[in-house]
Amino acid sequence: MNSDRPAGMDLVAEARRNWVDNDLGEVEAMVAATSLARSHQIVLGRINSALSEFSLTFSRYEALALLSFARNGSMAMARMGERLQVHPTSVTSTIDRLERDGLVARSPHPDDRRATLATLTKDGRNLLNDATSALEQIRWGMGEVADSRLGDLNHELSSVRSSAGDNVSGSTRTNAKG
Amino acid sequence: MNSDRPAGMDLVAEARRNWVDNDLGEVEAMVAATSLARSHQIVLGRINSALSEFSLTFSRYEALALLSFARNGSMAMARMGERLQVHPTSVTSTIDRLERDGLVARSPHPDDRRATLATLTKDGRNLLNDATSALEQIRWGMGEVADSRLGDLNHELSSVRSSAGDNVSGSTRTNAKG
DNA sequence: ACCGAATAGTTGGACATCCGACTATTGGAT
DNA sequence: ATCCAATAGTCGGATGTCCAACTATTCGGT
Repeated sequence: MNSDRPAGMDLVAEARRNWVDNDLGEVEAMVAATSLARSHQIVLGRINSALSEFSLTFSRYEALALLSFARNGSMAMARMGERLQVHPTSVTSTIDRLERDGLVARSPHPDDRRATLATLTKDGRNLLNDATSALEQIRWGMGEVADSRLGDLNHELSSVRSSAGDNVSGSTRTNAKG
Repeated sequence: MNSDRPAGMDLVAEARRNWVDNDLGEVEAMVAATSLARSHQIVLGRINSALSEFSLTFSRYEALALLSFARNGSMAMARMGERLQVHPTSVTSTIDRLERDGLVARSPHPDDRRATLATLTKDGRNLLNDATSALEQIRWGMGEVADSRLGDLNHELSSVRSSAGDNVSGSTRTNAKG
């Protein structure tokens, strides 16, 4: 709702100006955080717009995609939380809605009676495929930014992720620069 | 809750692998969107952790900061929504909580009886200053990423923002590269 | 002056996400 | 064999965000 379209002015530049004028520190970091948040808002907004046609959100899409890569299209919910990096209660909530819509089915884990398996249904897999095509068409919300540019972006973002302990493997960038 | 700490493996590299293995398109864009989302999650998580000590969230912090830069520390709510790029109902919700905590006060707009002014209270300004110091100390969640590196990151992010119509002015980068 | 369009703010509903707490089950240590 | 810590999933509560719809007010054109 707030993703695309004019901002009248550069919100990030405005933030920088305010910060500098008030003699506040860590300006570059503040600008980076602000710019990151705004970029995320833009991209996520575009993605969710494209997914609304399928009555999906990015969260639910991610869950479907994760299951689609698992053997038999099923996975224990706890593992999903680890992979998606979300709280267990978020997995419960997401699976609740996916199950309600017939895209995923719950079943008891055969070897661990504490665990629950979430399994992709045929409908779920079909919808996932259609949704994936839609996301490819909008280039995952990255607008007209060229692939070569995205390589640089990924490279810079990896420095943020690795600073948080994420095991960042080579970014397979197209054009080198560092 | 999901921000920092190990991911066991590189979630983004894992996504790339799955995509390539399944012959899906727009891999670079998918990776960029995934990496952007994860980076945002990390940085926002750190920021909110730092702000929890003040019973603040980043949303509320942003609202306080915005007001602090306005004349008299007050602004019409609709304008806040424009600046923060959020839906009017989000402003209502945010101001509700800030008012509940005595950090902001509502008052009728003197020239427009439709509008409501949100004004920073003395407590609000004091808390904002303390919270800002805390954010500076954690470098706004940017971890150990050097300022020079942040300049590059800002540059790449600006290409995403400008693709969405944001008026991106010169990023005042420290070290050039394009 | 009047009327319809636009604007400001709120309320209700849906989602996503976190945290704390709780139940059930598993597993390691004694 | 027993007991306590760890793990899996859920529920209730809080927050943030969006959308649709509604009321009140302002504004532009006739």
